[in-house]
Amino acid sequence: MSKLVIEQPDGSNRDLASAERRSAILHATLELLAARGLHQTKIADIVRESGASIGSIYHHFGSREGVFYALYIETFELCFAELRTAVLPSTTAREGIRGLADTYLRWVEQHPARATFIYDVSQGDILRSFLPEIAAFKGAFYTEIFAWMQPFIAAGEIIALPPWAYDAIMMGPAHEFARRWLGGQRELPMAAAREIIADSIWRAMQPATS
Amino acid sequence: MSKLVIEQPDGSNRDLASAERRSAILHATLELLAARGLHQTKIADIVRESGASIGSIYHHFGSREGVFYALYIETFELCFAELRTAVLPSTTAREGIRGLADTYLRWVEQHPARATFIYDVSQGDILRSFLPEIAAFKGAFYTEIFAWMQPFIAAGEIIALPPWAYDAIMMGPAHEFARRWLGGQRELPMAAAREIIADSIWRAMQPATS
DNA sequence: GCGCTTCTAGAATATTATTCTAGATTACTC
DNA sequence: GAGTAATCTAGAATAATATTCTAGAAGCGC
Repeated sequence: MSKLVIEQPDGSNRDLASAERRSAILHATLELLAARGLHQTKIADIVRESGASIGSIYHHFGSREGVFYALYIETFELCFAELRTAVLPSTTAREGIRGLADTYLRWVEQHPARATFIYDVSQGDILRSFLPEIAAFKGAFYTEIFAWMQPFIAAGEIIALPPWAYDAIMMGPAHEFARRWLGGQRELPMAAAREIIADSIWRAMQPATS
Repeated sequence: MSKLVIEQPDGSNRDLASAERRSAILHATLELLAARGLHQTKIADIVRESGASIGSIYHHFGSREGVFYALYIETFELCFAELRTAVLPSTTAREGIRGLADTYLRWVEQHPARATFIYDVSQGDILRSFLPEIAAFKGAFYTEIFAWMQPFIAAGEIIALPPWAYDAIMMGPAHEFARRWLGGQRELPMAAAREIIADSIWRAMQPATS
C-alpha cells in the first residue's frame, strides 16, 4: 500500500501494490458488467480493462466465478451498510419498515450496475459453489433486522409471523420492481415507486383488523 | 409425427420424427437443469442425454441459448395457463388476488425444476438476446390480469395504482419466497407460506382506510 | 422415381477458461 | 542490508466447450 505506483512507458500499471491490483480487477469487472452483462464479460476482457495479467487474476480470485463472488460480497456489504443505517436507528415501526424498501430502491437507483449484477447472479446458478457463504451472509443481515422488529411485533404494531415470512413480504415487492426498472424499463418513475411500494408493504405488515 | 419410431441396434433413437426429437432435446435439457443447474448443463450433456446429435440441436434451436429460450417459453406457457384458470373466472376480488399467489406457489411446488430454471435465467443475462420477446410475452399475460382487475378497482375493492405497480405488489412476495424455497430451503412450510403470503398481498391491495 | 427441403451426424474449428512455470517483487529475519 | 521465504505477476501452453461446416439421409409433393 505504501509502495509507489510507477507508471510504465507502455501505459500499463505494472507496479500497483497487490491490494490495488485486486481492487483494479474488481473495478474493471464492474465496468464490463455494466456495459455488456455477466455472460459477455470474459476473462480476456478483464485482463484488457484492468491491466492485470491472467495469472494475477487467478492468483487473487482463483477463478472467473471467484472474481464475481468477491464483487458480489463487496456489493452486498455496501448495500447492507446503507440499509442498516436507515432501519436500525428508527424508533417507530412505520419509519423503519418504510425505510427498508425506500432506502433499498434509492440504492438501486444510485448503483444500477451493481444492482443488475446482483440480480444476474442471484438465485445462485453461476455462484452455485459459493451458495452456503452467500446464504450465511444474507442470513446475518436479516437476523439484525428481525431483532430490530421484535419490540414492535411484541407491541402488536407489526403483524406476528414466522420469521421466514418477513423478508418475502418486506423485500419482495421492492425486488420485483427493481428487476423491472433495471431490466430495460428505466422510464418507470422510481420516486413514485418508492412511495407506493413502501405504503403497500406497510399495509401488508399491519395486523389484520377483522 | 405419424412416422414410425424405429429403435436402432445401438439403442439410440435415430429415427424419431422431427417434432419428437425437438421435444426430446427439451426434455433432456430439463432433466439436466434439475440435476446440475444452468451453468453446468453443457451441449455435450444434452447430446448424450437426448440421443440427438450436435448438428440436430443446432438445427432446431440455433444455439445453446436457443434451447434454453424454447424451454423458457414452454415453461411460461404451462405456468400462465394455470394462473389464468385460477384468476380469470373469479367473481370476487379477494378470491382472484389470493388465487394468483396461491396458485403460483402451488405450481412452483409441483414443478421445482422448471421454476428453478426460470429464476436462473430471469432478469435475462443468459437470454439477453431474447429479452424483447420475453418482455412482450410476460406483458401480454399481465394485461389479461389487469383487465380482470378493472371492475374491482373501479368499485373501490382493490386499491387504485399505476399499472406498473401491481405486479410488484402482487407477485413480489411470492417470487421472493419461491426463490428461498427452491434455493436450498425446501424445509420451509409451503402450505403455510401460501396462506401467509396470499393474506399479506390481500392486505397490501386494500385501499387505505385512513 | 425425381427434385427439393428438412433433418442428422460428427469431424473440424473457434472461443474461452484454466493451469503451469519461470521469474519479479515484497516482507521478514538476522 | 544480505539472505531467503512468501507472495505476486506474466503470458505461453493446455483443456474445456460452443459453434460451424460438409456430406449425406430421410421426408415429401409431384
